[in-house]
Amino acid sequence: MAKLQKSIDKRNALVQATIELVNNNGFHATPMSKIAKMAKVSPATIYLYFENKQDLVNQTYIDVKAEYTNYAFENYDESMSVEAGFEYIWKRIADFKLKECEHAMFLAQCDNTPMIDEPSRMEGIKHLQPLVDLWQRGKKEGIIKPLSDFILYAYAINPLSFLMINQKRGTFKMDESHIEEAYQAAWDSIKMNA
Amino acid sequence: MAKLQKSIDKRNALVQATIELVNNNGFHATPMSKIAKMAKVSPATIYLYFENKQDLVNQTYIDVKAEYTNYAFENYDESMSVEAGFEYIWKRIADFKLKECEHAMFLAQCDNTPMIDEPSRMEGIKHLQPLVDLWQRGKKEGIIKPLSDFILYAYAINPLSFLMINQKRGTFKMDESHIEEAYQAAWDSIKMNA
DNA sequence: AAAAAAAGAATGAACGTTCATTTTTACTTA
DNA sequence: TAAGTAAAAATGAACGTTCATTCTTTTTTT
Repeated sequence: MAKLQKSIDKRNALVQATIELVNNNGFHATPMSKIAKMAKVSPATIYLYFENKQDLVNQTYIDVKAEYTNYAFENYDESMSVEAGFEYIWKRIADFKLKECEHAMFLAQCDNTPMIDEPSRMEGIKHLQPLVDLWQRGKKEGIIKPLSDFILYAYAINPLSFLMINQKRGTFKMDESHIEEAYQAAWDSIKMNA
Repeated sequence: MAKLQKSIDKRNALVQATIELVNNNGFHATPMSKIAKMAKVSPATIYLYFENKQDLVNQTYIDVKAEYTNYAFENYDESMSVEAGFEYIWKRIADFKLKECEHAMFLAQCDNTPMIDEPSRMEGIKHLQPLVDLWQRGKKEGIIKPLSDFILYAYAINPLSFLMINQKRGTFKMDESHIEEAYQAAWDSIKMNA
């Protein structure tokens, strides 16, 4: 067990170093040697945990995506009303993007780049199902517009990435009232008009 | 003039090759040699037009961003009503993202990445002023919510990038009615409620 | 014929990955 | 428990390759 524990620590350190370096320098400017140095590990050691650089970045992506969705749906209760459920999930996601903004930033970068391979992307998307189910119910009840899940995600969730990036970049400062405003915009964009 | 013409052609070919290769392989996997080959030029020739790789990608970004905003505001008339003006600009942007999706894809990739340096990013953002002015007017007239321009952009415009990327990736097919739905979601998110 | 533009080949640095070796761990036996 | 040992984990140095960039020469333009 001591051995296994140690291994997990190293793997985590490598994943964390990958996130930080890719965030700050981009994938193109983060060599394995730097990742190793930041994780306080020999370059050769990386290859005990990951097949190659592509595998390292794929696994990092999947890890962070899982962390993201776990956070989003923690304590979410499917018996909530559609509106309450949406507000709950939305605010959890907003919370994640602000508190774990390093990780959220990494995801945003991956999502617009051919950095991640298709299978890993598919793997990452799987855990959003509860949100899709909620929307499904909302459409049936006439509370949410009958739109494709992609459009709903584009308007209800994705704008948070843009805001988070600009906050991280320092071009925009997000405070409590901004979050409330953003939530209102998100809900207005997908809710059925009376 | 013949000389200058020839030069511009080569520069354009280099910019276009950069866009295609970065789109398909990512910045980290597009060597200068490939860019040169695709532009049918010697690698050394690139350095007659650009200082280095960073400069090439910066200038490509600025070029495409200018093309984007020129397209968005072509024939836009500031005397339109706020709602009509917004619809006009929004649909021009949607048009651009669908018709020039290679170029839009490139911008989306740049926008979430430390690939572009800060000065070039600032340069690229400048030409959005007419839209900001329109929003300003809309807020004054009580037609558009009194939100930060970042939030307005996040909800009114940015979702198109997400939809475009997924369309390009083949996970989502955008047709005429989807565009109309997306427009409605965009407008609902930023318009004042009666 | 001089100047400008372009080319291909060359260069040194940096990269991802592997190799040979050492260190640590886990287990056996006394 | 202590010594011995085999396996696993980790390492730093090395490898071959690829990259961005430059150098020298050739071609094109004026």
